[in-house]
Amino acid sequence: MELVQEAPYRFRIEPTGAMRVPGVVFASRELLGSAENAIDQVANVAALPGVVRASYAMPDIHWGYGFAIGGVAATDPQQGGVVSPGGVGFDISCGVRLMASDIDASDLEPVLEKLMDGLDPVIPRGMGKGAVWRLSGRRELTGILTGGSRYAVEHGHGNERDLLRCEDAGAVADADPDHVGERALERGAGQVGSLGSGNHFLEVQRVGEIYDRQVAEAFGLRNGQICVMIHCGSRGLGHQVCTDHVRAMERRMERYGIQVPDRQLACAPVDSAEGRAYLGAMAAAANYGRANRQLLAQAARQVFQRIAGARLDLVYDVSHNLAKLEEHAVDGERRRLCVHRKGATRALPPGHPDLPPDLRDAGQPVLIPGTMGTSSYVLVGMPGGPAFASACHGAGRVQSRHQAARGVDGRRLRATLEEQGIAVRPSSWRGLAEEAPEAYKDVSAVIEASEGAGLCRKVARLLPVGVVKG
DNA sequence: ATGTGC
Repeated sequence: MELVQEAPYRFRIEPTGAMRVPGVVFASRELLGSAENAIDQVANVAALPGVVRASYAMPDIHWGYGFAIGGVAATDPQQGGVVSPGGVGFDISCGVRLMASDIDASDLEPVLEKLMDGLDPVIPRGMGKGAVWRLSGRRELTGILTGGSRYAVEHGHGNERDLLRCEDAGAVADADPDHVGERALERGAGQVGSLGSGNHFLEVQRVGEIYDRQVAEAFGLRNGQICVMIHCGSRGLGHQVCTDHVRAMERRMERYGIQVPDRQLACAPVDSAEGRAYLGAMAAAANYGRANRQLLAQAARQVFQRIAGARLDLVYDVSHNLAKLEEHAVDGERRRLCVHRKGATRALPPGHPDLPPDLRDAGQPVLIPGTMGTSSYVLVGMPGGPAFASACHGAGRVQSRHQAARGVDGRRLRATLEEQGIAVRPSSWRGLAEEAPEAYKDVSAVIEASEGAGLCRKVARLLPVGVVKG
């Protein structure tokens, strides 16, 4: 695949074959080196019906199911535009929540081990079982699917201010639980309020550097402050929703006359029975993911209050796996588009009407989880963002899970991290090894490219203090 | 990511 550099952090794939628009990859040469198969996927996405302007990829691009992880693509429903579950990913509404405490790292230090021991049993994680919330029945699950974080808050898990700081005020509209299948409901019933596994975590962090004092202040962040970051998604429920709707779309594509270069790009017109069914089920799974983060946040708050006498205020909660109907200017014209972000974070610019009043001047917090040994970042959306108000979402893998598990010993990794003063509470040694920092790209290089490409701006760097690993 | 595999 030929990539032509057109700006310092911007590469272009000219449309060839079935491509309807060009591909645009925001990255440095170094970051591109490990993403060859994923670049082919960017070109494949450019062939989707109704795709607008370009098929984009963020600097943390790596290979994924159908779409690359780090992919952004918008389609126009009025021009036969499609929605594709592969453009959202299996972990629907996987995302990040950041809370800021009212204590500094030096205040926490004497009780850190106690705090970690307090979090350990109350943050359910690992494959399969365990959840903060035991549901009374299906009606409660339906409430979560339509109400998201709002439902959790209404039932005593959090406060009204939390909702102001959640994307979509805590719940995606137009969720349709009727299109969430029986199997998905069964899988979801016992996992409400759980981290899961893989790269999911709850981290105690310290603000290590401030890049933009004014915006950091608006976000409630200052140097030395203790924060909590939660990264998790919609567990087995979201996974099953994706599986079910990919199958349903595969069966109908021929009748819609849709051809795609890769079977994994199964899709349906946004304005079709299958498209609407998926979007309704996806929104329901997204709300499950948001309630999940709300419940875990509340569990962490109780431990922080009890052991450190500290309060945790929500900075923001945002998804990086979602498709949304949004208005964007295309060639000077406002159009309603279906924006797929898969491993890409929405990054609204200052002044955007969807921001809460106290963040409107600053812009949307963009939360980027790094890896255990390195750092995470808080960014902010930029005016005139080049990719439908999107930015990167993490470091991006360079080693497969298998590779990492072969090359890293989990116990030794924990010892190394503890030597660096990072407390670790893993759920499995293999899982920990798979998430070793060396399995990922350098998150700082990803951030530098994201900023250099004009996708976002740096606000603060967060350093790990304690890791509760899924 | 995922009761890690048709």
